[in-house]
Amino acid sequence: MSVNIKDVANEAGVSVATVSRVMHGSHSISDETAKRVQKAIKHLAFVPNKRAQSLANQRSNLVVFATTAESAFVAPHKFEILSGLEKVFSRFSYGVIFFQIDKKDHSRLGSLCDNKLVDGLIIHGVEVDEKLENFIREKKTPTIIIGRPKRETSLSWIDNNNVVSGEVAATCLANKGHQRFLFLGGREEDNISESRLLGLKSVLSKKGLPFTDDDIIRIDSEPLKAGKAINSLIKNKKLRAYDALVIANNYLALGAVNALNEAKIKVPSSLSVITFDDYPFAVFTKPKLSSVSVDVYSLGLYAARMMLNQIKNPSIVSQQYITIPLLTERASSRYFFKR
Amino acid sequence: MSVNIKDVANEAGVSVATVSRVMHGSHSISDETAKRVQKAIKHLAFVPNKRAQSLANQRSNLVVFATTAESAFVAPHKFEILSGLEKVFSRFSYGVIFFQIDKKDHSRLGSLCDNKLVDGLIIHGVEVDEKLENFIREKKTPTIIIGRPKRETSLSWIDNNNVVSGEVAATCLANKGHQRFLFLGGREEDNISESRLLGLKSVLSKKGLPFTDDDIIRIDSEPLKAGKAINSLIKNKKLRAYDALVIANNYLALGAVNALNEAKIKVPSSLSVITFDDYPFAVFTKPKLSSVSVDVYSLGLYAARMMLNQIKNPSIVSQQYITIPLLTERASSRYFFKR
DNA sequence: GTGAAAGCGCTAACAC
DNA sequence: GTGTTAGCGCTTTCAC
Repeated sequence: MSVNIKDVANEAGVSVATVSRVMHGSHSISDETAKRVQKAIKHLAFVPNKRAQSLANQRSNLVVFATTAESAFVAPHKFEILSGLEKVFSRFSYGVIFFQIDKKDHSRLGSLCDNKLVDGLIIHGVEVDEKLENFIREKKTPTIIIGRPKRETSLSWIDNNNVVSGEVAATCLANKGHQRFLFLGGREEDNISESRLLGLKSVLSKKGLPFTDDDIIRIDSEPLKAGKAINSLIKNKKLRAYDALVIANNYLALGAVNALNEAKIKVPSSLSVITFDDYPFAVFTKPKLSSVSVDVYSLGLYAARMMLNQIKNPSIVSQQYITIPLLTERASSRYFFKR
Repeated sequence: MSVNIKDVANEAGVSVATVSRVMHGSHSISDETAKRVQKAIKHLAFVPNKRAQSLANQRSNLVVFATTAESAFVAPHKFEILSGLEKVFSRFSYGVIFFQIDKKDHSRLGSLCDNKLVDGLIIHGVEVDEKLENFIREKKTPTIIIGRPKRETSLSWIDNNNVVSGEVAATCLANKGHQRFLFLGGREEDNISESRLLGLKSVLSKKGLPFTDDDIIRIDSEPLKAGKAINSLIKNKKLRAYDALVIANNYLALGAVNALNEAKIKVPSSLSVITFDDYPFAVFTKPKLSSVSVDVYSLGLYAARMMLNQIKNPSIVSQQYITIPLLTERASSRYFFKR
């Protein structure tokens, strides 16, 4: 059996309460006893038992990051968030449990809250419907949603400001004289894609540039589908109407640019392309992809601090956008159109 | 305060011991009381408190996955492992804590083992030196290393058989008549790269094909460095000696193929290329990359089962390779050289 | 088949 | 400033 607080108390000739006090830096301890206890702790290599602390404290110093099960090859951003979370939480002696849930079925979340395992719940990638919201509120476990929920909610959430990102992308191309924009994005339930679209729309409308629902293509978020979509536009001779292509994410852009190359459509001289997220491969497409990147790692950092706050003060509700999007211009958007 | 075992006992008119027994399906309980207790549990929506269970049981049903801090964009495989781990552990009611450590400084691991927070330790990406090995053995916390350590060790480990992967890649090209192989890989401390090289060597030597240390290029594992390496080979007119290029991983291949394209060297007709890992972008290079892929997600699944075993029986030491590598032939290696 | 009670190792209220 | 002790909520031994 390993050494416990009682052993330390014996060794130092004090009570367990005193040891506990020293451990937590209480002021009402004489320097002399404190030193004696410290010495005993060091001598016996005593480390307080977290399990016992959890029970006595009524908190575990554990939070859970619950997200949908997707491959890291396809959705690296969620693991960037996780890394950001861990970075902060570890500094505050919190552990982060990684937990995969079903997109639809959040029942597994229940046990996490009910059994007092964790002090907080960080949810990502799950649709926040009324059921989930009620569920969360009922549990009263501090909870933060990463990614702004579609519906109005009084839950705490944090998100990158994808609308602003969309604006940045649109502005970049509009300022170069591009006039006819095409948007290639995910399905309507893809919040991120839709937000970026919103930003695009707002800029175009402000600048008086034409843009209707016909200029939007929504597909499943896979590179190959993007390629197909582009090909069919080419076949229908619809693509030639555009001089700017805004693509909702890097993977879609990969497929789209690939298709454009195969069809010998010159980027950017015939069509400028801009996208989002800046994956490492953005430098290896032909031409290199311009993109508006958002720092998801930082999103994790912020979310962690939010959670720490909420654990301290459970009544806090915080809803905020963070991060300044960063525009990285590469070859795919370098072209200037003259009016 | 939430409902506890005592409340259930009261409601059912039995003792807490009986409730506990029912919860764990003890046989020495009359059907009638069992039913009454079940009903009370359901009625009060009782869920046992994990913190208390941890303390009483002397185990937390928590394991930790400790790995080096790298971006998910660059090293998605480690998060695939994590996902695999979680998949299995969650089925057995274990939580997986994600924990980032320094490549060199494993001191943070200490607290994890000493404080009885976790039941097991899964380590990945850290060099297992004598210090770490002693440390682990001293802690007596069940531990598994993912990725075979360089030095001989009596610790449990599990790894993909990268030597076999290397053999598969080499065999593929050798069977097509390629004779002069060039290997582009990571630095010598990159175990994975070295193992794949080993496999390559063994096949070439068996087939009587020439291969010396001069045919090996070791660089930092970054796409841009790979491009530079290729460029300098071209400048020195050394590249033309080869008809086959084996590249230790997908990212290096990305940079290398990019450089080959820019230099107008035809792949595969002038030089066949094969690589490993099969990231999603492998389909979008020009030409598409042939690769030998290894299923890291499964590595996680197996590792989890190993750990579960080791928790049950701590004296087990298991060291094993898993996974059959899968060869995906794409355009970059389609060429046949005639003897 | 069931209950009483002694832990598990720590915290914190209360007493001195 | 320090000690005593009653929890925290569960498991498990031992008695009946």
